[in-house]
Amino acid sequence: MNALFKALNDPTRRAILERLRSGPATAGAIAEQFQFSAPTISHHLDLLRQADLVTSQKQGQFVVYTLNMTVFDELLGWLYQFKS
Amino acid sequence: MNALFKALNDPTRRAILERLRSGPATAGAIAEQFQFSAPTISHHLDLLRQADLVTSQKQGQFVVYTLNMTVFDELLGWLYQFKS
DNA sequence: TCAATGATTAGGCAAATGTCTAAATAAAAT
DNA sequence: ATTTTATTTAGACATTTGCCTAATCATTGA
Repeated sequence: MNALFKALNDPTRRAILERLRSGPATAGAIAEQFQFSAPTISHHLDLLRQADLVTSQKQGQFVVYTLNMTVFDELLGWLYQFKS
Repeated sequence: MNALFKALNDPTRRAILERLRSGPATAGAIAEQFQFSAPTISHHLDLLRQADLVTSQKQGQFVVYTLNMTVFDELLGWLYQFKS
């Protein structure tokens, strides 16, 4: 829960999630969309993975990141207690 | 959106929201539940108010905080784009 | 009017965060 | 074999965060 909110508390990381909504992408392809250095994006991806918001698979020299939507259920559950 | 995620990214602030689920409370009553100083809780309440997650009304020398659930709709909307 | 109570503001400090460059690792291409 | 490409790791640095105590503001009560 902590890692989840922490991961979501950054506009770049949220933008990465939105990018992955249209399908998996390599670290490099993701980094291209932003003005930050590759190491910075790599770090953001690491935090997203720690929160289980994304998964990564190594494919040759590339690393492909995929959105993991199942974690959102946890967040929805937390929000649900405030409804009504 | 930024203020919202920022406000939620702290266990104490999330606990305050859960506390307010059972009804409005004064700053002092809220602070009693935690081991932090009154100024610290006051600061947390300020961040929650900046995110519009709570509202405050002054009643005499007390300040009553009330949960504002309408903001959660914004969050649900953001989450919804990831569903399916 | 003066003291007490509830709450916030101000200022300081250590830890966490987000960024960078340089260096390391690993796979692919020459 | 060596070089190039993709990515991560390491380390540094400025900013932000979360906490504290002391001081201030505002309302109530003696």
